[in-house]
Amino acid sequence: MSLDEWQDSDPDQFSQSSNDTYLLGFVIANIVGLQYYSGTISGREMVGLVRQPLNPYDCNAIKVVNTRTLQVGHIERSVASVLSPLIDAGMIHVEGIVPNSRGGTGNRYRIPCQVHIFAGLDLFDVVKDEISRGGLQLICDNDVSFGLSEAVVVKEKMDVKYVKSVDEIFKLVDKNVKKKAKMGAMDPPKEVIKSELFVHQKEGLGWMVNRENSEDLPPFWEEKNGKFLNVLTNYCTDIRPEPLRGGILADDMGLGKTLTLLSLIAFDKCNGGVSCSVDSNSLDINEVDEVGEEGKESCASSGKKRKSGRVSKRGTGRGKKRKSENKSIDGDVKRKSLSFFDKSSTVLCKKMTLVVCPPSVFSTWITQLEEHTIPGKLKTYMYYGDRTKDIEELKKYDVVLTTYSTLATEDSWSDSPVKKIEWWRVILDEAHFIKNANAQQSQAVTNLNAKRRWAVTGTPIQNGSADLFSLMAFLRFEPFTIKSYWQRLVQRPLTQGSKEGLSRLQVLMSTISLRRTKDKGLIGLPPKTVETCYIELSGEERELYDEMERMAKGVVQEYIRAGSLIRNYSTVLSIVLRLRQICTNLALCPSDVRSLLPSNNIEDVSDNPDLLKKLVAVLQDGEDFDCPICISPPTDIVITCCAHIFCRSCILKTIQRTKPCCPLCRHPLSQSDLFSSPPESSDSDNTYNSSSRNSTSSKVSTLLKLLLELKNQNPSIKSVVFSQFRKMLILLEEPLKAAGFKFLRLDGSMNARKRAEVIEEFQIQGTGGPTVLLASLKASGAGINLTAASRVFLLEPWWNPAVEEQAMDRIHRIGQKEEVKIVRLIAGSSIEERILELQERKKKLAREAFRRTRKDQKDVSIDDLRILMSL
DNA sequence: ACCGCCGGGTGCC
DNA sequence: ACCGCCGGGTGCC
Repeated sequence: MSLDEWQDSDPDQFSQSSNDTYLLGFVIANIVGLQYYSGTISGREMVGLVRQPLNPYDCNAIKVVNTRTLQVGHIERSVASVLSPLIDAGMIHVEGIVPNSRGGTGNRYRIPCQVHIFAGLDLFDVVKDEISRGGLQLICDNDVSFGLSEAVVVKEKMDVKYVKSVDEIFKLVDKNVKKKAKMGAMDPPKEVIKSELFVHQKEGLGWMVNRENSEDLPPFWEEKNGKFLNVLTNYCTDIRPEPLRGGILADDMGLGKTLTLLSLIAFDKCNGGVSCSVDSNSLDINEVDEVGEEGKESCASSGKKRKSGRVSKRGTGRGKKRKSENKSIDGDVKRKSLSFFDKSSTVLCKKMTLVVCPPSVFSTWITQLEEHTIPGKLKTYMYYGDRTKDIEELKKYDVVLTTYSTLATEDSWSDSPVKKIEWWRVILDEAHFIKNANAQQSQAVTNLNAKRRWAVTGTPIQNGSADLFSLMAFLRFEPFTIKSYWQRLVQRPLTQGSKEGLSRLQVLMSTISLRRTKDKGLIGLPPKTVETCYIELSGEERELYDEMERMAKGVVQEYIRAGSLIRNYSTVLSIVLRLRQICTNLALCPSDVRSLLPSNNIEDVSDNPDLLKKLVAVLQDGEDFDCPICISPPTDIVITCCAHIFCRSCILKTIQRTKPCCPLCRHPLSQSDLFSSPPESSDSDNTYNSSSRNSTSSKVSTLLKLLLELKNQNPSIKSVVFSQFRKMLILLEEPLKAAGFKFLRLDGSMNARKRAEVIEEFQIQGTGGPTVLLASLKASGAGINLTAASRVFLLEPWWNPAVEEQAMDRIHRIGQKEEVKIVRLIAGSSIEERILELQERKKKLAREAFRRTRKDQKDVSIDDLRILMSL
């Protein structure tokens, strides 16, 4: 199958989470070199252990950092040399705890530290060996079997007892929303934003403005007698932690997040204060800079920041005094900002916002800008990695739009302007694109230099809490920017089902995120109905389908029996794909449908001219040639490297034996020694060509019937037809044209410009306007607005129900005036019906988001396939 | 003395 | 670092 089909069919199919790991024990190691670093440890405290493979003195170096991500020292060389190879091999991960800070034997230069070692159960023994071979003493439970059984118990607990739902995580949040947001509803500045906001958008705006300007301590910090304590790590400091200026905007899709964000940005354009009208262009850039500097124990980057002296009073020596000033920062800042009001004359630096989004959302930003802002007020630049753009030129703009992949590519450039600019604000749109799995993109956005950081996503914990780490890192939410802190304090408690994990996540999300759901009638959308229309396959379709399904079942069953399902996943998925294609339209399948069946791994003989010649010779010679195994005319001919010919299924069975060899000449055989006959040469087999030429199908005719009924009813009503197969959309054009429809097509092959054009044209009302939009879901990603339509036809059920939801949301969203009717076309008694079943299960799983460990995913996959194949 | 011993310089990775 | 380690200075009793 093509890559496109592949991605269309299920985006999340291959995401893998890491194996579960358990505490093996710990070793004692000194943290050395304390005298060289500013990071401190004040009591019993967790520390972060960070590998430094590029350390010039020792490639095994492990850096030790405290809760504030400040370096404390290093793990002593002798221990690091044993642990680092294991860490780098992915066999273990380590976490540090300093048990008693400097009581007892401690001194100014080194502190003993417990290094807790975690590994998969299967690696316990080998890791233990390596550690003792390295001369380290591992402290752990002596009884291995006890350790194991305990681990199992923990796992069961997680599976059964403490599974919590996404909604539960946000329960607390909801309460806070009512309290906080209601009280802080704000209007955007009229001189920039011309649209009226919905109430919930005003509240969202108020919340965001408040978060950007709040001086509150970040979650989990407490002030005690002028000192600041992190209650999770027990880190204590005199220096006030910086407030977290930003957070996660997690409103449901379709609540108008982009407009809310534009409103937030709009404030930067009018006056310095958010709600005040004093005319000073950008006063609080200084205010925040100073806090930022002083809030940090180190300010390594300050030297690099804006070379030009005009920018601020930075670098004038103030930084040196910071420690003594900490207590009064609050008051200090206020006084300072007042003084800046007075000298409102100096334009220091423009407040620039960088918006990072997937390419599909680009057009949303552009259209929303056009729709809601007064022309010319927010100057916007689309940045695709233009090396020739220098900083000064970019600074002419208020908003720079770019994509995740642009950033990831540029992360290696030292002179990338986006990296050099000190952004006033960075917004990650569709922030769930940032996952642990995509280290490069996560790293790139995390490295961005910005005062205010926002992650925007409708599905904040879609992939379980594991991916939240990437967001925490991006938000620079200390100490969670260090993975082991996150692991230890949130992720592991959560997966192991402790209440602490859940409550921490709740506290976290309630403070830094805002989520409203659409179902609460926030925006008074007209109702949406979903109905399912079952379609009976034609005789020919049914015949082929049943045959394919029978064969597919056999294959999958065999894989399951042999325990090789996961290994052959791609083969299985391509089979499943073919079945789905038959349900929609035979023409989607290659003419030689069945050659795809039993094994993808058999190479096409076309690439092997010698064997091809022999095969052709045999086929031409013997009219009555039989497969030597089943002694019948062969089906699905396969030729071996020793040039003997069999049925595909016969020879596959044969080579599954212990010592596979050719039944005729005893030549040893493996699957790579088999070659299938090329589609053209096996034309005896091509009974489906007739149907392939026919571009219509049972489903297509049903769709046409429904569209025509609709047209008779109301000729101006617009429909969107979604399919995951681009070819299907193209195949629909002919019959639609014949039936007199004016239609448009939107698919993944179009660039952003073209897509925007199509969407715009679709809006055209009146008799000449198009009434049908053929859309591939991939091209209709989040953000695209198709509210001109009020009917939706889903040609196939989507593997993942969230994707279907998203499709419907393109139509059922703000701006929709009509009742929305959605029709799903489902081929009866087919894999499609079972996909619906699967969707129900997935929805249930999504509600229990944190249940998804690797093991579960695997099981679900096998279960999925059992359901799909009704096995 | 191709040693032992002394005492100063020095100190993460 | 009230340590260990290194390397230079030194050398009977």
